[in-house]
Amino acid sequence: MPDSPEGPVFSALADQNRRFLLEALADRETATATELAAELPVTRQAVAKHLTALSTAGLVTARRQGRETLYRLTPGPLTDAMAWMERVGAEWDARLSAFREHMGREAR
Amino acid sequence: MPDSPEGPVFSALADQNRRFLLEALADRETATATELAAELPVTRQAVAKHLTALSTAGLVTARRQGRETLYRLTPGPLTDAMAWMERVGAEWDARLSAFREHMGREAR
DNA sequence: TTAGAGTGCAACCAGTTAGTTGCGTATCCT
DNA sequence: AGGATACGCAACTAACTGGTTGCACTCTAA
Repeated sequence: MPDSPEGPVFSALADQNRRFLLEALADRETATATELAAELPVTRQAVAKHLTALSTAGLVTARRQGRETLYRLTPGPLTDAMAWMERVGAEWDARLSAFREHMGREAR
Repeated sequence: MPDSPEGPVFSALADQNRRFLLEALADRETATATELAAELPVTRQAVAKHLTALSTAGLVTARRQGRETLYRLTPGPLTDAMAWMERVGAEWDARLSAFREHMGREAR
């Protein structure tokens, strides 16, 4: 039973500020920590920490260019996390439809 | 911009034990806290707390029957959370394909 | 060359969280 | 009735988390 890799992704998505950062990066191609911090009520360092967390989860990549570091979205892990949810939901659906069939009527 | 309701769902999914509980409930139709605790290296009370968290996130419903409480999966909120991820991923994809077109060649 | 902009690192703080133990209560079964 | 089973609540602990401030370093531009 390998520890599932989508844990960090869900942890990253659990924070509202981090979700905001992802949305901001989705529009913007690239952005720096100070740029993003201007749109949030927290300090630049807090944003930098969040970006590190997102990077650890694989949702973002950082590239240093001159004196600024550019962050870019990497939505790949989102797909993996969605796959997990879809799997659980599908198993439940299969089990549910079997139950409905067994009951012979709609259960909802 | 109302605070997004998928936050609690992602928080709930962030914990490996809670993900395990969801998977177990996906196979099993219903289960009790003590049943589920037998398959995890933590106490019954810890599992009960996790189930409360899942219930708060709307992923599980509890129904007391006699001396035991049965927990059942409610995968609805999963769909909402997936919708959020899909939206961010899609925005990024749109932005990326525009970028590729602007570059005139494959960017990956 | 020097001022300023942008970053990273470290220490620290307060609140949350995952886990435990202990205990009281309700229900089932003989 | 009375033991066993399943539960909920409360207190407590250790670790993690989101946030801050302070400071040193690097790059850019006048």
